[in-house]
Amino acid sequence: MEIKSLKKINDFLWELPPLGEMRVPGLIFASQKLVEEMDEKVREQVTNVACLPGIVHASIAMPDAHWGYGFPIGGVAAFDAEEGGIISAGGVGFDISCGVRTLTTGLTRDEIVPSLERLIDKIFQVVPAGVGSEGKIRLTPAQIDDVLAGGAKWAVDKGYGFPEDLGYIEEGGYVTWADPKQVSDLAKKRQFREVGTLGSGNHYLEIQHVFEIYDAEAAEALGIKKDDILIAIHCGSRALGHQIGTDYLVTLAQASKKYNIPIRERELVCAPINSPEGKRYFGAVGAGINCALANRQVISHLTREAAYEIIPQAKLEMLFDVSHNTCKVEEHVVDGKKLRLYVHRKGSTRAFGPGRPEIPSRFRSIGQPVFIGGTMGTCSFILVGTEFGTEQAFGSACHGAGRSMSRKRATKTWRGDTVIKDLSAKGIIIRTRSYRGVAEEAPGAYKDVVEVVNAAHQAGLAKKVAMVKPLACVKG
DNA sequence: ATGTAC
Repeated sequence: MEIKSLKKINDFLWELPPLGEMRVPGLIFASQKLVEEMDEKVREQVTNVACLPGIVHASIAMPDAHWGYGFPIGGVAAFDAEEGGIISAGGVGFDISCGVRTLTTGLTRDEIVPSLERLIDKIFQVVPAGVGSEGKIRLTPAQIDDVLAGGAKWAVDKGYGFPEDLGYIEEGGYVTWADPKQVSDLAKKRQFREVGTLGSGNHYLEIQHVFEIYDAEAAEALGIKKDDILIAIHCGSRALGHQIGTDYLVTLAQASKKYNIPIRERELVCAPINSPEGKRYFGAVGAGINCALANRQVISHLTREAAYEIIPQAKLEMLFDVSHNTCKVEEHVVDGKKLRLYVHRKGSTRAFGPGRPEIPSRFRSIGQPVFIGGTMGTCSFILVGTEFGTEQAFGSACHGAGRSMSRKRATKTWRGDTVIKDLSAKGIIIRTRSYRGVAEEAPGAYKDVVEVVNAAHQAGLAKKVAMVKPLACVKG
């Protein structure tokens, strides 16, 4: 991106002044280097989003922003229904409520190393992973509606996990406004056998060790210490979320015409929040969110069973579960006014600062935990949200390293088996059913997660608490 | 991301 097209606010904040049809400015939170490396398309998309009806404060891009479908991936935008605000599938993404859940294990690195290979093999055996992977759970149409209405609470009620898990999931494990009736039969049918499966692409289950602590007070509040073993689960709403996106792209294209909303890019189609189409899509998004939360809950249960079989003294407990492809209603203060807003976060994780009532009471004074997943070979980060981020970015932070190379080019550059060998030489075990998937997800196909996270930290969006490194990983 | 190009 041409740096001279931007107004520098400070070293980690760049503004696109509100010109032409833009209703609000664009704000890009990133270092100069990351901004320069960003595709021009990000500027274009941030601008397009800034032109949408009812947007408030700013059209925002995170340090890991890259070109996406309508909205940039790493984009945040909030809309006021009372001011004609819209809801857009391009602002949520296809993998609705894709996110990261992290479990503590009560084990240290030394305790797990002798059993590591057996543990990852067991997890690989019991957690279905890969394209089209199916779980043991078979659901009927009525039962899938229960999943879509109940989320992780449905899973706990069915015996997958414990009621106390729910307090450490956003929204207590399920959103109440989910409306399974707004999800097509096809979307439901595609999910009948996929509840509790990891999926493919950048989804993974990783055994990690805490490598470095940056903020001792926050780490203590989160209950993590150097050398602790954590398990991170990154997955979303599988085929169901994808099908909701596909279905509503058609609905919202028609709605954009019906309500005369000027669309600057075809993928930015949307409907007024208060229109029947907008309400239907929002209800479907809620169902997608609950589907993803149920998935991660079932996978956690399978992981617990595997871990207890291999290492009986392990104790897998919820640290937190945070989604990074959502649209949710939240209260925010904009220009001194309290507003109820529809916040779109696409490839952007919620990162509420201290004091927000949505944060579990145990963490409320330090801010919401945020998980930033790196790549197979690199590290991941645990952060907490800040007041500044809550005021300036609706309480949002980046979600990962962000791709720097297309999947196609990655498969031409690397071979899956050599990537696995290289990682093995670094002491990282990979289990997968797809060498091609591993090539697509080669560490070299991603931006430097350290730089992205440092930018988020220095921009003030979230505060670094710990860095974790992978020991073993099941790739979808 | 995705029954990896209905």
